[in-house]
Amino acid sequence: MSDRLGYLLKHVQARLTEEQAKALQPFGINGRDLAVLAAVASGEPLSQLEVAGRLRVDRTSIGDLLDSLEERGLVERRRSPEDRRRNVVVLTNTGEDVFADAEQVRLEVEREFLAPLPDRDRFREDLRLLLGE
Amino acid sequence: MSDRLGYLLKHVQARLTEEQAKALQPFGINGRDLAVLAAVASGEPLSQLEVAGRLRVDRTSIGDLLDSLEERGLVERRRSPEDRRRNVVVLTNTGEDVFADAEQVRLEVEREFLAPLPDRDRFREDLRLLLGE
DNA sequence: GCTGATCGTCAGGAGTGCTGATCATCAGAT
DNA sequence: ATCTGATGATCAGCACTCCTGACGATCAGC
Repeated sequence: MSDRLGYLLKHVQARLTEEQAKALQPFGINGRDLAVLAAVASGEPLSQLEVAGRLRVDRTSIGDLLDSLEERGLVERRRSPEDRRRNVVVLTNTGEDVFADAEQVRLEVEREFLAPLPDRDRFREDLRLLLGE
Repeated sequence: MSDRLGYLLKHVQARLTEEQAKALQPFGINGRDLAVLAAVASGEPLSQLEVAGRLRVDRTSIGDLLDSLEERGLVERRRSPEDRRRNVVVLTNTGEDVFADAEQVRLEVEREFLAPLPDRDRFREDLRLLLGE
């Protein structure tokens, strides 16, 4: 069974999700939330659609994700003055703090997760190659 | 963004699922169905719970999967004579044929999918290491 | 023959991802 | 100026997947 690519990828992904959720629990967020924070944190303020684009998630999904992050006071949505259709998303002060700390935890989780491999960077590079990015 | 392990794994897995679904469409099954067929096909007849165990899926999920495969005439469930609590799952003749053909398609899909990598076996082996199997 | 465990089924909830419709807003053409 | 088509965000709703808890049937051991 364990030579089927689908099986392997599915369960590896599931296990990582689980590890991340456990480790991020103190922050009240999960791995996906953290990815959203990271996208919002990087550089200039983005519209919701730009955030969705970076994460490769659906336009409606990002709305729900931001709802939940906004409820917890980690991000804020503001109408863009230049284009009043756009919601510019920024981190709150709390969001900045949570992001900085949680990101450290993520790095540690990934390190431990990849520990069984002889070459962790190579694995990551393989994944990038498969995505063509 | 593309250095986050969660992002990479999620989308690599999604892409494989998509490719498999496309390629298996002529057989009316998807990658998960095929994995069930493979588990059922391998060796002696298994109970539903044994099938679930091999695939690492929930006991209730395997029920639904088998329902759908049985409707399409690919598997049959029979009460085990030795233990009448158990449903022994076997392939029908049609199931055998579909499995044999679809399995070839799966191998070809995986080959193409992993084509961008310098060493495909190594990637698979990495995944196995991460699962500890 | 009882008791506790196991197998399969069912109802239902949670999470995720997407489609289509709608409203507000913008940009370009007239 | 105004009209038209496109865009950003939101909403309702559907589909898929996974899991929990309860249940009936059956088994094994006392």
